[in-house]
Amino acid sequence: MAHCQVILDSLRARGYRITPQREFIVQTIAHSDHHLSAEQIYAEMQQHTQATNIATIYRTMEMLCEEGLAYRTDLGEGRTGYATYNHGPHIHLVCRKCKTVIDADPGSLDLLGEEWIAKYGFKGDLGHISVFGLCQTCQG
Amino acid sequence: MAHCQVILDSLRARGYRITPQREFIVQTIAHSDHHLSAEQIYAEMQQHTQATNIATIYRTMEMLCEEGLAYRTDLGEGRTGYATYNHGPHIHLVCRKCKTVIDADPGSLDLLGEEWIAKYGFKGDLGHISVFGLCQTCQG
DNA sequence: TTTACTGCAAATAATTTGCAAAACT
DNA sequence: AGTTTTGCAAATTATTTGCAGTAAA
Repeated sequence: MAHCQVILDSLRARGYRITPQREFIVQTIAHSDHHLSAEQIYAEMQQHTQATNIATIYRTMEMLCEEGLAYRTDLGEGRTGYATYNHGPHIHLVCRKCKTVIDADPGSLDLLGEEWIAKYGFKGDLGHISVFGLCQTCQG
Repeated sequence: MAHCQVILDSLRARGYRITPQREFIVQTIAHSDHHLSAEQIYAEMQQHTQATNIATIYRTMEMLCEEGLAYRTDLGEGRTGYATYNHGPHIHLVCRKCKTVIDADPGSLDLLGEEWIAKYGFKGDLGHISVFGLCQTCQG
């Protein structure tokens, strides 16, 4: 079954109502291969229907995050990105100049994560960490 | 020489004027062992003088960051922390529940950093990364 | 029909900016 | 004196919320 259908069925099963708005939002983030901001989802939606409002995007994303069907990631400078849970674990390398986001392999991060648990009892969300810096083209 | 004096002299040498406001701000962050938000610096300052304004804090911190004498760190959810450069490299483990920040050892992060440079040409600011998660007390 | 969901507009919160007055050098 | 800084208030940006109307179920 398609990823977005799984999410929609999941919501239905939990007693949420499936509105055209929610359907569109879920499809949009489920089919995107990168994180989208509320504004981006809104813009995408406006191209297809005028029955939209940015408040609905925020409310829907909040709900999806609470249900564990999506997650929110802090891309720095107040920019927030959303993605569905199937967007697997990775590190966001965010260029502080051109804002490009590279999705990097988590690599040996797990080891560090284990260390934090052992040392501080801190359980980090290693699934979607953002690291700021400069991408190749902006290093000139 | 005291850390804050170094910064102040540095500024003077670069042609900046040393106002009481700037002096206080620099002292405050230089003497703090953790990151401070603009609001926190402002509150601290208000207890000592009424010649303050939060806009001045923002402008001063912006200037210090540009001069490389301080840095800004994103603590998530739109919260920004400031510290002076001598606040050495470390990872911020930010509890998403109680907002406590644990300063962790950078550990093996350098290796990951090298990997990003080799693989993507991305040069990360490894000095002050934030990782969100749950601290020991909030895991219950 | 019931009650969750949406749109709208107003409310927050954090940060930025224009401008005239104040104050370093 | 000359120019940088400050304070204040208004502007911005991202997000949240109250409320009445709309529409899933």
